Amino acid sequence: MTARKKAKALSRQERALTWRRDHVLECAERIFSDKGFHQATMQEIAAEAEYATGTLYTLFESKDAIFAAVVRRRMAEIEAYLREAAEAGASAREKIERFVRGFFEFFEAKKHLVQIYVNVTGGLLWNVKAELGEEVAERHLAFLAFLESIFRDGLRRGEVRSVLEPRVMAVSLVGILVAVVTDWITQAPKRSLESRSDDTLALIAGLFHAPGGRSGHSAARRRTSIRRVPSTPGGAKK
Amino acid sequence: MTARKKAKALSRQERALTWRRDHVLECAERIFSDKGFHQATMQEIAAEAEYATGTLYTLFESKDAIFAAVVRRRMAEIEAYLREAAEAGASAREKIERFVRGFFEFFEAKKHLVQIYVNVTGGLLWNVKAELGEEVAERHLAFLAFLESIFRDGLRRGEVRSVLEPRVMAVSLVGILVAVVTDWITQAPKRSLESRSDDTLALIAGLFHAPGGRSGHSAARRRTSIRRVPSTPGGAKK
DNA sequence: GATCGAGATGAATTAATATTCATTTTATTG
DNA sequence: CAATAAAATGAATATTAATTCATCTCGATC
Repeated sequence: MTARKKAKALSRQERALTWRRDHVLECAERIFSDKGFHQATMQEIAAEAEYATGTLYTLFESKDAIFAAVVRRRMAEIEAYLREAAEAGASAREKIERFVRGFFEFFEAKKHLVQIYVNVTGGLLWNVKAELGEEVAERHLAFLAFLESIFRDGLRRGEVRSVLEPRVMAVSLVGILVAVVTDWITQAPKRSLESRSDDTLALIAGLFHAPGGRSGHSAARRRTSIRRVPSTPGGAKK
Repeated sequence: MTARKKAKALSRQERALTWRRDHVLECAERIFSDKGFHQATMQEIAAEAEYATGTLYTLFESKDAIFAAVVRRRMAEIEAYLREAAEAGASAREKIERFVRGFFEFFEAKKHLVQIYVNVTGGLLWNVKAELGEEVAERHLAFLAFLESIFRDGLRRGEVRSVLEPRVMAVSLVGILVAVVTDWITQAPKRSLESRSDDTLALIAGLFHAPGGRSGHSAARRRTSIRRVPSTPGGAKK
C-alpha cells in the first residue's frame, strides 16, 4: 500500500508491536529472575505484563521462546558492555582491569541479572532446551575467546607472564567473577560488590609482569573510570 | 519377636531394603546426570533400575526426595574426599595444593558428577525446591568455611600473603576449579584434566609467600600423591 | 499345600500448566 | 458511522508426568 519504506522506517504499528514484545520481555525477566524458568508460569508472566495468558501467544511462539529472548538480549547487553569496557584499556593489564571493574559494576547495578548470567555460564546448559541454549552458549564462547585474545596479545607483547595458557586464564577469570558475584548475592548483598574488584585484581596480579612496584600489593590502584552502567529499561521498575 | 538386637545389627531384610534404595539412587544418578532434574522422568529412572514406576514409591517419597538423596550423598562424598586430601598437607600451601589436585583427580575419574556439583555450587539454588536445596547449600557453605580456615591459618602463620580476605580466596578458588572443570567437560573431555592442576596452582601462586624460587614459575612442582579416587559403586556401570 | 505379607506392578488418576481458539473489544479507515 | 482489521480475552483443551492403588507374585512359615 503505502509506497515508500523498503528497508528503513517501521510503521507505527510495527513499532507498537515491538514495544509490546519488549514490555512482555521485561516483565518475564522479572518473573524468571526470581522463580527460575520452571517455577515461572505463563499466567504469572501475563499478570505481570497486564495481559491475558492468550495474548502472550500473539506476541511469542511459546514459553521457551520468551525465555530464550530474555536471555539473548541480556547476554548480548552484558557482553557488549564488558567488551567495550575492556577495549578502552591500552595494555592487557588495563583491559583486564577494566573488564573486572566493569563486571562488578554491572551486576551491582543489576542484581537480578545475576541468576540468568550464572545459569547461562554454568548450568543452564543442561536445564533448558538445547536449540535455545545453543545460541547463547556460542555467544558466551565467543566472549571467552575475546578475553583469551587479550591475554594472548599481552603475552606476545610481553606484558603477561606465561604461567598458563590464555584459554585457562580467561576461563579462570570468569570463574572467579561468577563465584564472587554468586557469593555476594547469596551471602552479603548489602556490602558493596565493587569493593571486591581490587581483591580479584590482586589475586590475578601474578599473571602480569610487575609494573612499578614488584609485589602484588599495590596492584590495580588507580581507578579507571568506566561509563556508568546504563539503566536497563524496566530493570529497576516496581 | 527375636530378642537380641537393640541399636546395632540390622536384619537381612533391612539391609536388603537399604541395598534396593542405593541401587535406585545409583540409577537415578545416571539419569539425572545426563538429563538434568526436570528432563528426567520417573519412568526412565524406574526402567534404568529395572523396576516398575510404582515400585519407586515404595522406596522413596517422591521424585524430589530421590534427587535430594542423590545430591546429598554425592556432595558428602566429594567434600569428605577433598577435606581429607587437604588435611593431609602440612602447610597451607600444601593443603591447597592437595585440594586442587584432589579436585581435578576426582572429577576426572567421575565426569558424570560434574553437572551435579556445578549445579549445586552455583545455580541449582534457584531451580529446585527450597527445603531440599537448603541442606546441601549449608553443607557447601561449611566446606567453603573449611577452605577459608586453611587460608586464615596460613595467614596467621605467615605462609599466606594478605592480598585479600580468606573468604574471597576460598570463594575464588572454588570458582576457578568449577569453571575449569566445566570448560573441560564441555570443550575438551579428551585432554587430561589433571594436567590443569599446575596451571591453577600457578595462577594462585601469588597468594603464598615465595617458598624457594622467587617467581611463580616453579610453583607447585613436586607431585603430592593422594590416594586414588575410590570407584563409585555403580558410577561406571553399564 | 494353604496362608501370609513384603515387594512389585502398571494402568488409572490427578495435577499442573502450556497452548489453542471462538469470541469480544478496540482501533483504523474510507 | 459503518466496516474491517488488529488486539486481547480466558475458558476449554491438550499434554506431560508425578503419584496412587487395587491387584498380583512369590518365598517363607505353619
